[in-house]
Amino acid sequence: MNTDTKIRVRFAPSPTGYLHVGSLRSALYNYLFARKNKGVFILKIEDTDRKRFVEGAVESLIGSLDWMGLKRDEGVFQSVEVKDDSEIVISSENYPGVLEVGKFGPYIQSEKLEIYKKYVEQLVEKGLAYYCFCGSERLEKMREEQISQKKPPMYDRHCLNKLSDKEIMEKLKNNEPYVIRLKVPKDRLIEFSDIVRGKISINTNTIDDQVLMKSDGFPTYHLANIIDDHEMQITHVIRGEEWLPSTPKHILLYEAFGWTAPEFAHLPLLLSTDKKKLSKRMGDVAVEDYIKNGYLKEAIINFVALLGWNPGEGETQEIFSLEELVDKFEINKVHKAGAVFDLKKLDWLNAQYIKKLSLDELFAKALPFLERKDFYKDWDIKNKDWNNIEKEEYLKKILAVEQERLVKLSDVGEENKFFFVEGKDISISPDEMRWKENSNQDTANNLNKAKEVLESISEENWNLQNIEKLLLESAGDKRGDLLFPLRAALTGEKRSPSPFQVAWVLGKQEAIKRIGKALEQL
RNA sequence: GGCCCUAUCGUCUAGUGGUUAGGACAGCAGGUUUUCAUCCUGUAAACAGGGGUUCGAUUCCCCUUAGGGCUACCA
Repeated sequence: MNTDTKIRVRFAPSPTGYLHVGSLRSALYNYLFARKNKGVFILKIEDTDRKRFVEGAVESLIGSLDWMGLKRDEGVFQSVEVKDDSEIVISSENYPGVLEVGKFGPYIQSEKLEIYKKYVEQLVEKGLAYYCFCGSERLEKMREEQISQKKPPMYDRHCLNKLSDKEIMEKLKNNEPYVIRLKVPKDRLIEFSDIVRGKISINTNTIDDQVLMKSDGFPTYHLANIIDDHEMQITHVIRGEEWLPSTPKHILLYEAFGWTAPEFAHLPLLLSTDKKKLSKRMGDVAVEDYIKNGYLKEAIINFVALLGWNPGEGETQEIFSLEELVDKFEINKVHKAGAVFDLKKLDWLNAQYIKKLSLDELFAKALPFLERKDFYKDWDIKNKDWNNIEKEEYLKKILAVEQERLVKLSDVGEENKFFFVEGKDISISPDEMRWKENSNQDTANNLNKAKEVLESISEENWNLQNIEKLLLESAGDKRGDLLFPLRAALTGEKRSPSPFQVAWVLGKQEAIKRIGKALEQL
């Protein structure tokens, strides 16, 4: 690799669904590698499989990538700020609203069918690829026989060996459906050096005559991928380990075209808890689901970055911003072994990031989650006479209390629904208010005492510091006797934030009302 | 079945030809605290097995075992 060549990498998802967390990690490593080396990060779309195409997937993929903040320099965008006039921006033919930016486009494979055809025909002319007219029926039968004879299933080269040029011409003239296959040379050892795995070698005798062009005129991954990467001047191919066994095919293809192959780095797979390749069956794999479930992008990126990579050398830091990751990332420190995707650590990271948010940020992020909840909707309707500022103030107080307790944004309010109901709807038994061996009379006395303290605080002085200070003074060394029943009376719950915090959020009137209600139970 | 890849605590991982094999999450036990959570402290927990090479291997090599991936007109 020439060091003065600008590094160019790409993320190349296929639009068969939402962005998978494993794909996100591939995208992230490509991004980090590009940024670290002042290179170019490209997004291209591999939509050559019409059967698996999912409507809206291209847009969703772009959306998830944008949400994650993985900015591209080139390729496919949904909206773009044009930096200078020399930049080429075209609208996608096949996806309305999608833009393609850069001089190596199209960046969408379904838009370059003619290009692939042109290239693959060169290969046929050179005798390095050949037409095949075998139908799926024949191929299936052939494979069954091979398997029953314990032979590896491989194409038998029927159309290469048994068909004359004349017959081929005839079939083509009659518009018989065909595919084009790569003529894989026999008895050769393909060796290459993978950046994360080191030397890999595979004998070509184990490689099938790969289909390059399908009968519907679309290229297969193998063909399209090589042509794109060559045309886009990709220098490093960073992709999942599932591609490792087909890399020799790709090298053969580069060779057949007379092109220099890029460097390869195959990333270890992300595994589910049963150590299988992470799949839909094992819960959420779509980045979108994590967003929906209240994870922050910073936490997701941090977590995913550390699955299969670590800065090493005694580094004990666990929390990294995207900028820090760019700074520390080194592709050759990527692991070889697969990594199990364990939600517990993601939860911990997410909680750490939530704690670091400013109250305004937390409010902005948490509100959409709150608005989806029934208890919030009910509360919102009941308090429609509140103006927005009052509401925001109240909600921010709740969030200030909840911030250090939240694991996910979606948890907002869930443990503290008593903030969203009226005092009259809270019921609590004397037993639930009882502190240790106290009698009901003790509980009542203490509640009355707390009530007096709170009544003594003016509305202007109603703040957390005063409430806490005065209540603690009143409690003396018997804190539980006073505070436990108060907390229970205010919340109606066995567990909750401190009575100071709850009283502060509820406000003087509501707090006193709730104590009154609790006293009636005794 | 064939080919390829991989192997340090339950999980993510650091690390070295000689270390008390380190950290984080989760677990457990304490502490702070009115409950819960946070926070703090402590604790348990790993080099898959067998051969080599070597004065010495967790580290280098080989084999075994286990796991994974690929084996499509899917990517």
